[in-house]
Amino acid sequence: MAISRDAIVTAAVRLLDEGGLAALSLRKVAAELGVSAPTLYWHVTDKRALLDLVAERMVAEHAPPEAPAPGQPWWEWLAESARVRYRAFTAHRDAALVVAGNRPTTASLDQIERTLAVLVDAGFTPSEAMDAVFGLGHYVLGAALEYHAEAARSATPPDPDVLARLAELPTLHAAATSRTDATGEATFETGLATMIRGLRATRS
Amino acid sequence: MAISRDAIVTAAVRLLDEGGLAALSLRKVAAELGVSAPTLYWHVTDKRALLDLVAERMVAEHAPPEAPAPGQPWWEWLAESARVRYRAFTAHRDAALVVAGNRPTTASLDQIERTLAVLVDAGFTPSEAMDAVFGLGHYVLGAALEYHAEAARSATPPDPDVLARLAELPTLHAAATSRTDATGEATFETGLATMIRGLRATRS
DNA sequence: GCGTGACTCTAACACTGTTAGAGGGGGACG
DNA sequence: CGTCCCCCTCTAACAGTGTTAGAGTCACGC
Repeated sequence: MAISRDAIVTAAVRLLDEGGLAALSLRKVAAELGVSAPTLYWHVTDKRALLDLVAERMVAEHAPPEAPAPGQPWWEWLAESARVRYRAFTAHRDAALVVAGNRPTTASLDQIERTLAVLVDAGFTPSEAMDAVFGLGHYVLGAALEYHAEAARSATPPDPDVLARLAELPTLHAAATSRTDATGEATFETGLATMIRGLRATRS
Repeated sequence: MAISRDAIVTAAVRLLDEGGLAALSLRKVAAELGVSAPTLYWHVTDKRALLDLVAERMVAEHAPPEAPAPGQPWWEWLAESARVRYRAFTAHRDAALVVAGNRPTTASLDQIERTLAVLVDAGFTPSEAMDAVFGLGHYVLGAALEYHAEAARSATPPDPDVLARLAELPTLHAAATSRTDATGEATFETGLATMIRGLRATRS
């Protein structure tokens, strides 16, 4: 019974969810499929190539709307599209890391093209639109990366030195206690809002 | 002749510059110091701990100004401080990756406190200031990460499929040809500018 | 019947982080 | 002067990693 490349990718994603990028080894992927490790090399050229496929799969799972809804302003559509990408980057463990090292695929190029077209339609020059896409992309990537890093950090107990220092710093302490309920998603949203606000301000 | 922890860190940084994070192995660090690998474990508990030290060193090499110059508006100071951090993240190969996985040190807490104090002084609430710091931090991190990823990508020839598709997409093609001279630093600057603009707009 | 290709296997290599445990070597103390 | 102890380094080894070489199996087309 032949093993498909898709099956390898889904096994890799499952392993990624369980133990993160560090726990994703070819031997484990192979074991999950009841196959020996070198067999994978017949279906996939490299581990790097496998990670590329994993990234592509994870991004494809969350597709943003192709164009603004009728009457929807460009900035709302842009924000929604950033939200979807953020979701794609946080849905699976270490997803941001995997996608970050990835080379662009034709599919991702198509998506960029669609975004650029919408922005140019809204009055951006192509170069300005590119800057907007890059800027927003960097923000989303950084936020997602920090999301995963925070998740990994909270697995180990915090350094007592750091805790002690935190109590000594007044502004930081005030901020920390006044936002104990702040989820990662909420701070992502406010950051996204200021980014969008900046883009709109640039546009006028 | 005893080997110091600092010497280990500088050797690690040098190795990082040469071959990136993937080429940073304890055995190579040890070899660089004329010592066997397990010896390092007497000075450093872990590879993770060594990376923490490396991150601390790299961040400490670029210290932002502690407070705005007299008469300097808060947003200019904030932008300059983001620039310095971006420089720290891009000065050494894969620096952003190393710092991202890092746990906060007391030194980094102090720096955050200073930034928060300046912003609160400018009229932000502590929570708003925190949001600003996080938002800007995510942007800088993402931009630096993409900087390194791009550097790694350009080492291997681009996929011909992707090149072909790029020529087919009109807006993307127009943007790419109109900004052949755009450096990574320039796109970082324009993204930073829109982020700062957004923060100023929020503030009024 | 027979080959040919798709697919999988075992064996092995060079490497990784990490632990166990055995010294060497110099300063402190009797 | 001897001796003890602690800082620092060593060798040997383990389990696991990505990856290659090469042999083998099985089904399908001629």
